[in-house]
Amino acid sequence: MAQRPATLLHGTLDVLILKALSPGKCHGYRIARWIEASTGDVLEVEEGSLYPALYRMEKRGWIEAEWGKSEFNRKAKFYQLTEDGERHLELETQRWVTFSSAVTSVLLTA
Amino acid sequence: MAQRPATLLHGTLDVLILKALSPGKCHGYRIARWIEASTGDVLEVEEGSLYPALYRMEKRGWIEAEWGKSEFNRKAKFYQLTEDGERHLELETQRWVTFSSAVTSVLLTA
DNA sequence: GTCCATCACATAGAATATCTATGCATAGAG
DNA sequence: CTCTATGCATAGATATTCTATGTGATGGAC
Repeated sequence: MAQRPATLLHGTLDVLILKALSPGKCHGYRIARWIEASTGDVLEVEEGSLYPALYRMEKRGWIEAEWGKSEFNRKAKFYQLTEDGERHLELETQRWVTFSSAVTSVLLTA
Repeated sequence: MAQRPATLLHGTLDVLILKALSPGKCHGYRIARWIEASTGDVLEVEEGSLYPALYRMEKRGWIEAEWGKSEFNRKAKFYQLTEDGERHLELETQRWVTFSSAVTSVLLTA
């Protein structure tokens, strides 16, 4: 059996996308690669998870889209955070820290 | 708006149940209260999440059940870890640490 | 000039986990 | 006798993610 790059996003995809967008505009494909790279391939972002997540988030008003050209000269949809999105990023980051440290603490206590 | 006790289990319920059982036998209702208490009510375990999870895990051979009497003299189903369950607890704990620290690291990097 | 890998978006369908809501039953307190 | 806390159970809805597939363009290899 090959070593799977460990996907398992359970519920963190949205906040990771928001974080990927916090430095500025970025297109979908690149967001996915960024998440994978910046987690050292601990996470893998499937396209079937990515694009539905982007639509969801645009619908909720956290991000906005516009078409443009990628760094490889291809058509690409660039997303950026809205003000609501920035607030949501902060909120969800805080929630994650609270949640994950609670779980970690329970699991690592003898 | 009231402060919700923040449920959001995303995928950690199984490993938390296994951890709850690692000191020894325990019944469902008490497992849920233990998880809530030991996370300082950061997590809330709904019964509609708990019992299906217990069946799932029993079916997978991680835990075993037997009926008994609770500390309040009520009929209760006591669960305990199987050997597979113990192994799974270790594995999933490791996975959680890898996963959560990757996400935390990404989210908290400026 | 043709071929192929990579880039990039898109969506249908299935699987899974969780939540909401409800039901039932019993022990013990008052 | 009634009320609360304890305890198990399940139906149904919702949400997220995964698997699988399709489309097309670009740039480099040959």
